[in-house]
Amino acid sequence: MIQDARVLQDEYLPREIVHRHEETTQLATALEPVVDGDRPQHALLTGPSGAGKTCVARATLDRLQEQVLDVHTAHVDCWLHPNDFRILYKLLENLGTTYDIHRSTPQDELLGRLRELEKPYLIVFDEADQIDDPDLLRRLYAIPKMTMILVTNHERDLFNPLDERLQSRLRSSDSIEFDRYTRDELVAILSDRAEWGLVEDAVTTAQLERIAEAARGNARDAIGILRSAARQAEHDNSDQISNRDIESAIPEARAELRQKSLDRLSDDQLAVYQVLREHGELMPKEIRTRYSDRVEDPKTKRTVRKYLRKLEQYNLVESDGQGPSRVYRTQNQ
DNA sequence: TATCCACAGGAATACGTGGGAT
DNA sequence: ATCCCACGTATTCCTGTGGATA
Repeated sequence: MIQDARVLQDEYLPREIVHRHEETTQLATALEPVVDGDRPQHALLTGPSGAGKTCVARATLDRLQEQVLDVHTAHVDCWLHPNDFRILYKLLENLGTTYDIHRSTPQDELLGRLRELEKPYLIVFDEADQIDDPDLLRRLYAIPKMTMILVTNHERDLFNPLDERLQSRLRSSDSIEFDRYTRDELVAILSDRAEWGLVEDAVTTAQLERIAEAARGNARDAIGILRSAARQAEHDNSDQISNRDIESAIPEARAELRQKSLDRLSDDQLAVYQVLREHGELMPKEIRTRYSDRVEDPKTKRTVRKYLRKLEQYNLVESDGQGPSRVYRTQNQ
């Protein structure tokens, strides 16, 4: 069934990104000056998740690096590295100059090293809205050799805390908007993956359409569903994916995503989530009391609020209403 | 319409931790 | 071994908000 599992992984980067030609060209044009040793434009990639932003960014940098030898590139996932030190460390790690860096190294020293760069440094900040302190962006912006490619699905969250000048400068940088994939586009993506990753005729076009439908414009979800269905078929020793495989893969792929988020939570955060999961819709006060009953040594109200905010960011819970009438519930899809 | 209450989230502060330096 | 520093996390304090109530 599965011929090349890599093709079905999230990180897999196809040689050609289907239906993102325009966006790719636009980003490439913004970065192009680096080929002639000039300073490229910063870029801002916005759009819903699974719309191909990260893919386009990575592919463009890869291609650029093939053309120009004298350039550094880096990809920072701000979910994993939300604070200043981790980001700076990651950036220097890429340059191979972290041998003498430790936690007590002052940040100015780290920034100083970046300032001394001789070659251009192109950096993709994935999920840039997750950065704790947006001031870091301002400081990085001031470094001559660095070019930032900011990838985010919530432009507003990213810009709110930034000061005016940086806002306008970033806005005037190349801004590329991504839309959700249409159903047909998703089918095209899926059929490529199926062709490279699976045995011949493992899946029908109608089945791919069903997957595309369920994924609602999100390519990552779509590929996840296909992967899950293929695994099931392989487990059954079948060389064809059945409709049942697909129907069960749809919730399975979502559960898999949710589990990934849950794995990152602390015990207390998980307890808050479970309270909501068991009781459906709750007001903040009820959440807190039920949570307090559940754990040995409950955190304060303020901390629980922070947890709820975090759970919302992970798309595990959602909230409705303002002020005193606010309610929270778990998100089921 | 004025008052009240619960909530949200910013800022300052406290605490525990782990690694470097002495 | 001890001190120190920066970091992550939690707590305390506080202000601004909006819906509910009189």
